[in-house]
Amino acid sequence: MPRPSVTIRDVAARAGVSHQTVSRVINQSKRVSPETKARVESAIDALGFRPNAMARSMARGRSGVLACISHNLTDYTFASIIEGAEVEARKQGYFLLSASAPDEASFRLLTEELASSRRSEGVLVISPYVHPRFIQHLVNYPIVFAGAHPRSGDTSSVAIDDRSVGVRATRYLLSLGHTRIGCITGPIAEMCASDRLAGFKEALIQHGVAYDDAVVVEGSWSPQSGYDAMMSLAEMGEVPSALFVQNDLMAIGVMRGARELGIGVPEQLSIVGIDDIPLASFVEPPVTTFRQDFKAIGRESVRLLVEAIKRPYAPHHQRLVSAELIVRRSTSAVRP
Amino acid sequence: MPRPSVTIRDVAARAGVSHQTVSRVINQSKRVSPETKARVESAIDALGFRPNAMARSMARGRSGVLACISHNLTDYTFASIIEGAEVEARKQGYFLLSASAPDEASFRLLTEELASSRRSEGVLVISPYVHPRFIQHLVNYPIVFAGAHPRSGDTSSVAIDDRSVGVRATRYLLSLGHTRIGCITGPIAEMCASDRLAGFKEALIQHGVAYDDAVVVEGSWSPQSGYDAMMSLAEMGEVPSALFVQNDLMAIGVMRGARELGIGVPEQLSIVGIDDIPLASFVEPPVTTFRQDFKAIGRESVRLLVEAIKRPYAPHHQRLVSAELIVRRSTSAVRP
DNA sequence: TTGAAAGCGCTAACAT
DNA sequence: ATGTTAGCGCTTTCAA
Repeated sequence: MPRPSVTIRDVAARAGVSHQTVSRVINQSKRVSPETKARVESAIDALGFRPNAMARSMARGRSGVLACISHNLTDYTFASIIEGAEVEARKQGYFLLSASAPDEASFRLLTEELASSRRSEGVLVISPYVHPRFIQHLVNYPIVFAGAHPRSGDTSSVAIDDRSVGVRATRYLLSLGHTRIGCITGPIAEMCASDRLAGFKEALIQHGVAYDDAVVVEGSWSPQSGYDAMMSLAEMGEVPSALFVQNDLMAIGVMRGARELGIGVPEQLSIVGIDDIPLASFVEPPVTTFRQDFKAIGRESVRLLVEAIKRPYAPHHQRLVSAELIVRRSTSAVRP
Repeated sequence: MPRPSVTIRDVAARAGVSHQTVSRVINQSKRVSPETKARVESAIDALGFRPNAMARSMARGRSGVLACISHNLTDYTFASIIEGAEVEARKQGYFLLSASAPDEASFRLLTEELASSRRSEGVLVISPYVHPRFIQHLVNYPIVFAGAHPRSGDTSSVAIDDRSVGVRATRYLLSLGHTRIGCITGPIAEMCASDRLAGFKEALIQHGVAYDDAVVVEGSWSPQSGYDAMMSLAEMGEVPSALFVQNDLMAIGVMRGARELGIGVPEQLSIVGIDDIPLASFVEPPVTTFRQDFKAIGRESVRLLVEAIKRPYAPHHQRLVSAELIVRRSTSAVRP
């Protein structure tokens, strides 16, 4: 039964000291004599006392909670970032409150609620849609973006260098001898999708290959959208010899489409993805991809957030985490 | 800048009422005259007042937070349950604090901390390892298990009917004419794995087919473990004509193994999985599986938890959520 | 080294 | 319908 909880006063009474001394003991203050401390501690054990976190937060003025807002939890990339964030948060003495906000309205509501109620001391935003107006109502509230860089505005963020990954993926395909290379992007409204596309263009042009709209299709990160993209390329008779697909889920969808169309991967179509999701090496063929270190992104974001909480006026940081090319069998050199 | 936050007393001063009246207004009390209410509300707007959640929790004696502990967030099944839980929690006026506890030690630490600090009003445990000793230290603390039923003890829980799914999966394979049927299980220490296996045996025996250890291999839910299981069956020369694989990830691993061994799926080996993960229909061949309604599990768990918080002495409930067979191309009838 | 007093911002009893 | 008085359980002055 939720019996009347034991407070520091109960402990104090039992130990024959003031409640203040108990407070000192549980806060590891040096200013307590060893004997008193021992006495208090045994009273704590005897009574099964545990400090009430809310009362503490109240008195201290800080909740010890960080919030994390993402579109959803089921996206592997988001979940991985959150997992990394969670571990780091605990290491820093915080709990992570996570909430999902599928759309802009709920995002605003959530941050608003979280911030103004002082329920959390700062918020980590894991959302590809990063528009300044999303946070303009959060003046002077510690906030860090993870997994994507804000389109503008001065905010801290941690993500991979999307443009550079776009460049590297494309160069890799070029190095295999491909010249007709297409791209399946994420929603172009999202920074990371447009950055990856920018890298794609950049690499092509640097290599003297013309960029062609016809082989660029916008998807929505889902396997189905990859499948659809493949089908639409085929319908338009524009199937290239290689595709830079902006995430592994879509890449797997593309491969399913190719299979149905009788297009051999990698014999007739090379595919490179991004993320290195756990199943990337189990599908047929295993997907060549860029591995993102999501845990590191989460970890680093929390570090920045805690830093921002401690030093509200410190400058913001944009951190880039690198990605690693993992070559598997979905790509091959062009045969003459 | 984190300016000294505005309190209900500031609002009261500005509106020319007592702070208590302000409290009444923000708590939607009826006992406030419309004019006063309007005055207070405009003061609230003018000052940008927002109630401090911690102070509220403190005074009310409840935090408005539910905790959710899982092994990890990156497992799609866990994440889906959490997502469902989160939505329902918010609908019920709670925030969800999620934390991961990869092992027993951290699990105990976490629940202990969460419960005794009264930081959360109850906890949702999403963990396959459900052993009574995990929670014996949580006397009279609201707790609900999601995704697995406790091995024993009187606790509330929500999960699919694992035994029954085991029976149905096996019967489906039997109905296709298979008689040599194997099973790749999850870690047998986990209730759901052993329940699914029990259902498997039951169906075989009911159908007059002998249960044979030789074609039962223990995995660990990962695709790699499915792959390994397939390989070990092959090594022992015990490849059956059908396999009941206890989750889709392992099923995909098994299919990769089969491919490398030159075993055709479903021509030579039919495979049925569980979960219906998003990629299940995109791999080759698409996986026949049992779809679990994870969102519903999460939703229902939170309902039970909130109920348990409201009525501490109410009896516990074990809820079963049903699963739906999705037939795809990884299974086929035996050819004579 | 210890204790007494004064809140943290709010809600809940009691008054009026 | 409104105000007054007490706390919630703890930390933080400030004395002693």
